[in-house]
Amino acid sequence: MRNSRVTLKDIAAKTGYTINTVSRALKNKDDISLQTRQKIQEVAKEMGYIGDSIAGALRSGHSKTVAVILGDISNPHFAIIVREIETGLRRHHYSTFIINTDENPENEAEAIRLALSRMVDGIIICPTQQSDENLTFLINQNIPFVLIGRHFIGRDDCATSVVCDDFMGGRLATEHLLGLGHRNILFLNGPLFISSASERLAGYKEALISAGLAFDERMVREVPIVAGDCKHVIDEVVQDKIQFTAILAFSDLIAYEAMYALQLHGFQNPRDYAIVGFDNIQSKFLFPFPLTSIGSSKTTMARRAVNLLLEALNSNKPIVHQEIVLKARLIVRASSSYRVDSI
DNA sequence: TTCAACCTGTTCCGCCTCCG
DNA sequence: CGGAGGCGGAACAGGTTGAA
Repeated sequence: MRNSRVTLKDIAAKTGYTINTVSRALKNKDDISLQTRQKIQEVAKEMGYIGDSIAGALRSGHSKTVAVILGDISNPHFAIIVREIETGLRRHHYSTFIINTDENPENEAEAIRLALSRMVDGIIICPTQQSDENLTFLINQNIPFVLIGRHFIGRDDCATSVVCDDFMGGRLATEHLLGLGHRNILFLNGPLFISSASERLAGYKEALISAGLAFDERMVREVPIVAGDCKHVIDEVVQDKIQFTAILAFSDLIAYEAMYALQLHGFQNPRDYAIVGFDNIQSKFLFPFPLTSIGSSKTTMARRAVNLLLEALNSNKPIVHQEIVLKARLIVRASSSYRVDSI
């Protein structure tokens, strides 16, 4: 059954031109005279015409839409990145289709299928990484995609990625705390199948070893990276009587949750311990807790991802995959002002 | 169960007109 | 006569629907 929506056919009937001419006039094609274009555009406006982009995509094979698939859009880090991506894509007349996976590989597989079924032209994805099954599926679909924030170690030849220098980030953060006299640094890390978690851990170890300290695996605790699940890890740490004077957190969000959970056990920052997060979300949001953090420019990360994807979309040549590694920076704030040698 | 028709907009190709 | 501009015809994309 036909709905009441105005189509090219209606405009063609009203103006006396064919559907073809109407379509091209509305696209402002220069093989249609300016006078005809203006007339058709005027009638289309009067009739309230809104193009059917799905029909257009069906024929042209391009929807001018990019899917952005992320693990947890409630994390401000991702929210900032999404905003930058959306702005960048809009500048090039692409719309953005955001899908959240909750860091669940099954949701991720469904998200990819949904994006493909909507005929998106490309995908920017922060992969869940529990396996490389979804990566393989993406590669086999032959659709341009860019990994953001994480990469598949050993498979950089088949996927383009934009990441932060996580190894250096882990090292910088740990060296900062060591420099403040801390020797017992608790690392609330993400699951190790995530590239950023394994590389930050490598940086953490490297800093300890360079300082002549032994790596103690009891000081590394795995925290689920979806927001709101850090408290029980802190409860365990307190229960196990783990001695620490400083904390390195996998993300700022985990750092905030840890600070909250520790407060319930009577620990106050910065009075009782120093803490360093990751992502530097305070570069864009104002929080009442000045958190020392490792960051790389989220704007640069998003722009590079968008540009790499657009290059792939606009190029007829096979994609040359590359890994872009952005420099990690330490931003010192009051949360790490506690020094061990000050007591 | 099969298959044609349909939906809507785009693209390729070609025709007609006009002008120099 | 030839080239350029302006426009139209037909094919087509892939999923859905309904008739045979």
